[in-house]
Amino acid sequence: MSQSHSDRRPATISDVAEAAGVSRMTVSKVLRGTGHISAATRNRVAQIAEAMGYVPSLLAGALSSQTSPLVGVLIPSVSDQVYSEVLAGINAVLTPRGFFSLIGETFFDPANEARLVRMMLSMKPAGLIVSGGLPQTDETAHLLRTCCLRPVKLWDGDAPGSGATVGMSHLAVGNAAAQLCLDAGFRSACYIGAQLQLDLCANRRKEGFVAGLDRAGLPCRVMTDPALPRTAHGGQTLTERLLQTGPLPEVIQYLNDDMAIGGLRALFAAGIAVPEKVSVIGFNGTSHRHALQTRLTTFEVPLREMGELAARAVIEGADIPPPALFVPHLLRGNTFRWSHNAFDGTGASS
Amino acid sequence: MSQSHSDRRPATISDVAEAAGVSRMTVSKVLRGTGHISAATRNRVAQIAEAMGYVPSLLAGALSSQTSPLVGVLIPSVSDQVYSEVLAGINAVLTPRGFFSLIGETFFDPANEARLVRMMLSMKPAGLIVSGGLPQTDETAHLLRTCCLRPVKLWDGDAPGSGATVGMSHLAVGNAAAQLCLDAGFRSACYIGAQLQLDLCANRRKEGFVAGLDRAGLPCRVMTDPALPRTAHGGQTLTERLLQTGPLPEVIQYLNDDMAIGGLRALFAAGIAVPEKVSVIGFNGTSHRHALQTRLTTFEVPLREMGELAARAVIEGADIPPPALFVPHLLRGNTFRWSHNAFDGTGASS
DNA sequence: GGCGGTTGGGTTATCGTTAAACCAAATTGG
DNA sequence: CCAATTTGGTTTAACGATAACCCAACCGCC
Repeated sequence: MSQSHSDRRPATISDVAEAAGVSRMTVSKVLRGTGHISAATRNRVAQIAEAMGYVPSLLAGALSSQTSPLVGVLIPSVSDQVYSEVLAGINAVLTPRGFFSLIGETFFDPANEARLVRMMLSMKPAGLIVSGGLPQTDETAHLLRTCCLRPVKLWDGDAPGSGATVGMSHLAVGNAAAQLCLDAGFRSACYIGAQLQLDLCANRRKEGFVAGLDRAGLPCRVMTDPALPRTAHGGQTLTERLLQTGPLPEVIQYLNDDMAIGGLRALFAAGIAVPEKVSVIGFNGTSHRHALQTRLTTFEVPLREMGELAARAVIEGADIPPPALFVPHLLRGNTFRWSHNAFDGTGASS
Repeated sequence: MSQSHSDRRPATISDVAEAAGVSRMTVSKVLRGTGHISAATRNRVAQIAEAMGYVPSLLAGALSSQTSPLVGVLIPSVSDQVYSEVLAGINAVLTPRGFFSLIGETFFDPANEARLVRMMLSMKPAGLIVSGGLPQTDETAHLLRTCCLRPVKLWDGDAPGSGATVGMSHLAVGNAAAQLCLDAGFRSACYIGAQLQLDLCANRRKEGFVAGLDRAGLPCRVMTDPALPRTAHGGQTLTERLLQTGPLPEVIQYLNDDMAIGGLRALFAAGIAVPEKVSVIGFNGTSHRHALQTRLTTFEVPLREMGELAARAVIEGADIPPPALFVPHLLRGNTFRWSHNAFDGTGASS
């Protein structure tokens, strides 16, 4: 005699089947709307399942049908506005289709990333979205190669590699920022950033910026620190350091908006007018959402759209619009909107 | 003859067992470090598993051992700085212990919440963290009651109910804000908020604010809109509406910092000096992180700590420090820090 | 030499579900 | 009136792991 359903343990499909006097398969078919089941049976089973508070175990279902509702998402941090915005876009696509995002925070640490990839693969996800831009462990690379998934690469569009990529060329962003400075007629410049050894994308923006200025014969001072945080505090500290150790440049390019905000604080504290005495450029566009008013020039990135596109790339496979090239788009005086999606063509040939 | 491992399909424990010439159980024991296995076998199996890129399926493992590495987390939105900060705290506790957070965004929609709870329960999570504050569907309540989990309630500390609760009394926050206004000697006040029918916590803060002022005989104008967004834009619109339809109060309390930022924009646009002509109070403290300087008074909430505490409540069960009462703590002129954790005693008696 | 205890594994059943094959009864078609 | 199909299900065998139990060999010790 099988043990009858007790409230101490969630109901299983067997409990429902027994209560309805049918086989487990019938219950399964009713709840998924497949197979040939009479309307009478269908209604009765559905009603009983509902009354028992039965919730099918996707764990067991996924194991049996070899399809998972999970999509692994690797991002640097959820509390960083930039990535949480991307994540919102991802969820907006995944959730309505019954998928779940499984989030891993790398904090720009390759070892951490390796551990998370292993953890995620152990959940046998249907797909993987990996924000590139940090140096990848051999172990990570090996796992990603042998896991029989085509991970969608996010954020880093410079080195497409294999599989779908949703991101932008950070080198081009750096070049665009340099061109902006040249067009404005600046005669001296400075770049301020932190932990560039971890964030390869930010580093590439810096390279593009410096190289772009260099090509026009404009020297660029570089103030970086491998240890300081990429936050307002780090930007403030480095800016103070800049003010103490050299002449004031005409423009300062920061790693991101957060650091630029810190830079503005330091400049205000030192009584230096922005943009009269020095212009300040950030990256991302997140600061504009919280600011009452800003003297910050920045590149706005379509974060949410990127997330949506990446999620669609995961669940729709290769059925994705053709590659689009970069479309920088000037917006409202001191703000750039950076509109871009990029897929390489390799997805369709697999 | 069993099919040998191909690279088109991830390796299973059987593939490893076959390659190592041992039984599946031996592989399982080696990889989990349990049972009595000789060092020689242990090394050989571990090495082969590593070389094959074998990643154990937690899906199968969870089903078999009836323990899940997943913890369901229901929050209004991941792109809202407030909740992504809480989420960061949750992950900080879960990830090092091998757990994953499964995130569901309710967007303050009860029907959405019901759907997400059902989806989450289908993954048979080890625990559930549910941010309260939105009206709960009968279906949601029924599912949460019959799922054999003790959901940890987050954010809403006014109605502890059963199980652990990590949050604060929003009524008390409202009262504290009112007391702040009374202490400052204001003679007129206004509350501005949106979608209070969905966010019960925000509504309770409003009630506390209005009631606190009322007890001292101070009337409070209430400007709300059920449809406007709870963002800077909504705050701006409602503030413009306020300026058009009545006299300027001495203080305006906003639903949150985002709306208050919008309010400040409207006030600046109208040429009204803050805080000389009108004082502005927000809630959450998030704006201070992005601002260069602010004229906004706000209550800072220990979001990250709340998340950590909630996560610990989930995975450690009842082994949690005893209930602590509210400790409002004045900080740096115009900022309050709101420090609190609360557990009711019912967790230990289950 | 028999007895208890440890070491190093292997066997079997099970977790909750689904894919695939199967089957009896009812319905059709010519 | 008999073969062919449809209807409404059931049975069996996975999916990939773990729990619980079993068992042979070896060891020491009276």
